[in-house]
Amino acid sequence: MTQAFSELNLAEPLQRAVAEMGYTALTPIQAQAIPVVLQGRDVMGAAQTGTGKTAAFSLPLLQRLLRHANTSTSPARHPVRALVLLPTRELADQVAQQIKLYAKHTPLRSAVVFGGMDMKPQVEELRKGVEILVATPGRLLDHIEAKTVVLNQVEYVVLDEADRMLDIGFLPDLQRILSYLPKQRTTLLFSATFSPEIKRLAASYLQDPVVIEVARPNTTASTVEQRFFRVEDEDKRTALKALLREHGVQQAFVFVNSKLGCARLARALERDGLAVTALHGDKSQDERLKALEAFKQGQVQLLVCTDVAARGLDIKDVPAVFNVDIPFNAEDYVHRIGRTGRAGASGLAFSFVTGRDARQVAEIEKLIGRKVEVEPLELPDERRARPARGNDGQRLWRSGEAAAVDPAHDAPSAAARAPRARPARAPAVAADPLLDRPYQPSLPPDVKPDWEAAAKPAAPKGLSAYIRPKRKVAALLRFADPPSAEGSPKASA
DNA sequence: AAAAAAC
Repeated sequence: MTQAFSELNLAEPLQRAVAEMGYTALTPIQAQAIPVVLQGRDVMGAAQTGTGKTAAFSLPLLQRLLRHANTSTSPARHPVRALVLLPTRELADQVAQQIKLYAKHTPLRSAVVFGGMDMKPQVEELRKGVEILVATPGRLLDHIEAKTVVLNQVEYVVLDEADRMLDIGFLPDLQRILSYLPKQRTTLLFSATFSPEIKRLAASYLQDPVVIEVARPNTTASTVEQRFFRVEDEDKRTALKALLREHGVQQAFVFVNSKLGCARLARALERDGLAVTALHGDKSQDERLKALEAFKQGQVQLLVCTDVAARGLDIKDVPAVFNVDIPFNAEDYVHRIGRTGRAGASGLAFSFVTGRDARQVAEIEKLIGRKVEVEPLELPDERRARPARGNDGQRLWRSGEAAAVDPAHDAPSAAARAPRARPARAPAVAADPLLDRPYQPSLPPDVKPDWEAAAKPAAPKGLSAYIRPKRKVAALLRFADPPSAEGSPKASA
């Protein structure tokens, strides 16, 4: 039985905002989490992607804050009382916008801070006083150190995409931030994926938490059709275009594993005449926000992206996700394909599997609890149309192919030898600093790569695999031996 | 193996 927002006894300004946004029925995670957050309990919440986790924590949070809301205009009367942390800038932006809408009719103020943007406007907004601060970790630490924000009155902390926030790359920053907060506080963790190790770690940050799991965690929406195709690297772009055509895909997220690969694929597709934009961490923040906006507005068909776009981004009606590269972590697979099939819609999730990907596919199978069948893919014969690539994207024709184009002549015809006019529809592509830079050999010319060392078996998986920079060690020690862990440490055994 | 997050 689905419950309605109107049954929640939310304050009138919140009810009104929700109604204006057109929400009526509660999703399962909302129905379960909202009452618990309203009680002020700590929560660890796991629910499938695209089921409204943001509303599940924001609405009850705002309701709690409203109990002592201050209508005075004095900044001192508006300390930061709730902190929402996210792993990417775009996600922080999105969640902040959503919270602003929910809080629209209340006196509560919110702000968002993330990197890649001017400090000044952020400082200005913080100075006026905000109850709810949405942030990415790095920039928040900047503000803390610049003393442009004070967090000693924080009552609520939300870690959205919590498993990512607790992973090794974020943990040191996260712990430093948490060290500035009052010990007495409510902590809320939400994600679609929680590995057992992260779950244990997460528990050490929570006090007597209520654990909410709607459906089995780590699962994908049943409305998303997942297929895996055997495709070798050199055929990936052809395969992508063929599948787009075959399934009449209007719009899609196209995920790759590296920033360079992202820039390259985007440019190649652009040269093929497709409406494409790229989103990755080496772009300026301005470019990142513009790329996302163009995709949202439907001005481009494809968003070629790295895992910066894997989590949380809520864009309505994107019918397909392509994993041109299989993600390194099975968790990221679940998040990536969660960009489609949102709010009960249907979606396609197509992944390209090369010979190297067997292990990753096995891990995905294990995580989603389903056998994966890798299908062969019939590729259109594009040999005649596929030019060899010159060093600056110039189209050159292999002599064999040129002959095939013009079989009446023994030698390539004058037309085949002449430089081809670029087809009218192929747009001039913008310069990309990631691609258009002087060639830099990765090793000095006199240094030979040490293949033997490179081929040595990987270090056994465990904490040691993660320990690199010294500054992370302190954080890792806590990771290894969380304060609330039961039982005695192994060392004493 | 990569990406993300601060200048």
